[in-house]
Amino acid sequence: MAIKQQYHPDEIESQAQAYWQEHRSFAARDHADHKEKFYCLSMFPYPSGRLHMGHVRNYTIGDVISRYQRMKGKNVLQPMGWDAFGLPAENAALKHNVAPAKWTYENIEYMRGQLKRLGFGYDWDRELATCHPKYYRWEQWLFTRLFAKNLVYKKTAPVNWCPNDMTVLANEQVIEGRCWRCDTAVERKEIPQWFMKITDYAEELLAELDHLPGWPEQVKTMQRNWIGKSRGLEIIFGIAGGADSGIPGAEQGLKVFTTRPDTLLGVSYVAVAPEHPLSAHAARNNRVLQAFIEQCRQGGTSEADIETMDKKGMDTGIKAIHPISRHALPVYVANFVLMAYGEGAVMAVPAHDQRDWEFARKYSLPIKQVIKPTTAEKNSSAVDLSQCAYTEKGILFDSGEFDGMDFPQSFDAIAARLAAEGKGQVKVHYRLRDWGVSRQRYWGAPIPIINCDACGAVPVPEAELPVVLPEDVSMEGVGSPIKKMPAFYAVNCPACGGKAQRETDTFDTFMESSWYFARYACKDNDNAMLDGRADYWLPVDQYIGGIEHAILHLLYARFYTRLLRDAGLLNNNEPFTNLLTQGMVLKDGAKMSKSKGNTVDPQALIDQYGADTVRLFTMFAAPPEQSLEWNDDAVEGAFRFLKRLWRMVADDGKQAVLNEWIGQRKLRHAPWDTLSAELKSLRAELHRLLEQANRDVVKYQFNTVVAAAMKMVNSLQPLTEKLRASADEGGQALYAEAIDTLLRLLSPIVPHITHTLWQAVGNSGDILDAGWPAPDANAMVRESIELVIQVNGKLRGKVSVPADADKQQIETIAMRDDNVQRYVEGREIIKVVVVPGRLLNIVVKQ
RNA sequence: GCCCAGGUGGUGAAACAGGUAGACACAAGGGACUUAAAAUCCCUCGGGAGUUAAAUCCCGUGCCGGUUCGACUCCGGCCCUGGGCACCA
Repeated sequence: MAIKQQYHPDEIESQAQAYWQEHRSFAARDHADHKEKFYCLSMFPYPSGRLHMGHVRNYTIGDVISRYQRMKGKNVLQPMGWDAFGLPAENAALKHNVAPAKWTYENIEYMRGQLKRLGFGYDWDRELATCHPKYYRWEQWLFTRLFAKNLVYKKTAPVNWCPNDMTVLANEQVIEGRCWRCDTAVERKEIPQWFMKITDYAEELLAELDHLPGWPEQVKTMQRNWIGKSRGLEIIFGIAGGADSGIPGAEQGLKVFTTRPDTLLGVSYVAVAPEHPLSAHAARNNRVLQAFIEQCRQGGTSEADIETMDKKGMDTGIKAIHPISRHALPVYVANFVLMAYGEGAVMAVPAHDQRDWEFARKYSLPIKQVIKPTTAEKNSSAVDLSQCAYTEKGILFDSGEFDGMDFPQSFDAIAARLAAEGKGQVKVHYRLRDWGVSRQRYWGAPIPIINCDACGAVPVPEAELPVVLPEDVSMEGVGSPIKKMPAFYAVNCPACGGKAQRETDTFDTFMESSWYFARYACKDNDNAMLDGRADYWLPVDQYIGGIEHAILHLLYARFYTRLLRDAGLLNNNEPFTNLLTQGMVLKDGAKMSKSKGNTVDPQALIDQYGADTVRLFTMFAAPPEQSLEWNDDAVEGAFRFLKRLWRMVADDGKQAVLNEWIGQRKLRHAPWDTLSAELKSLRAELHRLLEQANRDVVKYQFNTVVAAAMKMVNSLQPLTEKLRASADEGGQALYAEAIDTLLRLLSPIVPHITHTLWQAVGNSGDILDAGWPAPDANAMVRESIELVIQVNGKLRGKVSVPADADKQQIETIAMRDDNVQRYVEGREIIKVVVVPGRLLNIVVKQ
């Protein structure tokens, strides 16, 4: 097949794409037993309108891996879909007066076109969009199953509330404690919401991290810390006056959890959340306290907000009774204690906790030291409680019977005494909280529950699923339209038949992204959520996505996989065997995002240079895991390289030679043994570069794979020029071999140009099926090697030695070097270190 | 505030298991070809000293210290930047 002299990416790219479509090149076969399966998945995009550079990078990495694995002989599945529910659609709807569904579907259309234009090898038959009822019906169905298994429940939890707009705000919509639309101060408001019991799986989710060798250590560490397992004591403080005090729950006392029971005798007050029943009770006849509690509701719900705000508190007047000393301690309401986390109450030890120390200083509460350094560290760390708390674990004193004990001893002794008196017990605590899945928003999957005054929360019966979200709505104002649609919410109770209300909250969009990877295997099944094909394809062999998903999405997906397993739908524990967390695409030092206004539109680059150039540049600019600082200029260099590659095949003379050696299979009988010394050394160099490329490609370090290919092209330059005029058989064979290697090596990264050139050199088959190139060990045999000579670790010379030279020979040759002599002469040689194949270090007395 | 990363020339980066720091590119400068431009090809390119030119030497991987024959790499402390913090996805 003759090709044009000039490289025209738009032409050859659309031809290659048409070829793939016609040949259904990327249709994955279920249960293809003769091959090992390889499920390669990139995190699906939110259809925001247009692809951004982060998408291009993510999907290029995934496509390169998919094509590489395919060339290695695997049965590869690489699907694509749309994480289609979410907040931006509602914002766009308000801004442009268009229904979220219409906006979303149009975005999907456009972005699908962009993905196709980039030549990604997806099995488009498996495409799914999470906003389609055929998808979310199964999520609703599973939720009703989990309801029956008691794995979901309803409780009140705080949301960000804008009292002006009368609406719930996402954390993102709270800017410095204020509503992003109207600038009103945001309040925390407790409302009933649905939760999934992820804490039931906390231990398994934590323990199994130890069996995920294919995950980055960094991500596993973050998940471990997020789950936050700690062993401590649950301690019950009494309430002064007991049952007679009239204080609600006074008989049961005040429960707190601590990981530092050794500091128990240093407790100087107890703090409770503003929403705690004790706070409300104390405020009944106390206007000032009421006002304070009111004030505590200001601000957003995010942990970052709460942890960085001014710590404030107020005495309730209620006294707590210390479980051991029996002293009466003040109970404070404190804004940093949250009802939703743990018991809504904490014991405070100012001497040994920095936050408590600051609070105690502010409100003049006693700071009582009960821990001192062990004798070993006494001198090094003097305790000065006027400066800060002493937070190390040490030896107890002023703690009565526990004096002199260290941390483990005192932990056990205090636990035993409290347990004996019914005032405490050892407890394992997880930082992980149950997953709140209710959203007071429109564009999400409806929660399949009907609320009946008589029967309570009743799941929608299976026969009535899915609960379809009305799509033809107009977004007027900020509230969810379905909350104003009786046609949607006015229903009869499935249990008693009486009048009831459908739940109008929708699911958190993390629900959809927690199982989509399984549904790709069987998205056409309308009778079951998953089938045997999911067991064939799962777990995902390689998952690729942004590091920003290291905790939430990846943890929820791991949780959901276990829910599916325990529902008998899946035979897997873990969803993703290997995880590649791609770095951010940055511009001017910050993450590219619409809100920061620093995005680069990839479409303009694709239009100008073609998909291969954009793909090549993205892979060359940085290794996948590293963040990538965007630079428009450098794209030109990638384009230049592809033009160079094209010219290496394109002119008639070369094409004829290449067709002879590759197309007519003459390479099998190439005269490698009779190559000139010069060509032999060139061939050795090319094979060493291929060896390096192979070492890097298994690590998915594609930037140096590209660099190796560029070095090959550079090394071939003299031969490229020679071939035009004349070259001997050896030169022709070597050139043909190099082109054959280069095309295969680059094929995953720049699939279009390599597809075209592969055919142009006379191959009848598809480069996708051509196999992966391996270096020829015979080509790389060396007779001599270059060694670096150091004196006292500093480079002083380079020598060439026979490849089989021993230490003594190398030393002798090294000593002959004039410069080395200058540094060694007249000095005593202490030792000589030889690193085989690399260097010789002569250590001399200074 | 807490958890996790990262910091190497003008720029993106490379350095295999602790062993030649800056491969491969971009930008810049110079040259060849051309009537000209584009394209292409060649040369220079961390800082300083030295020299006609070179050889060669010193400094240099955020900062301070340590381990080692030898540290971008390992250890301790600090500074700065980025990601996440449960309702952006």
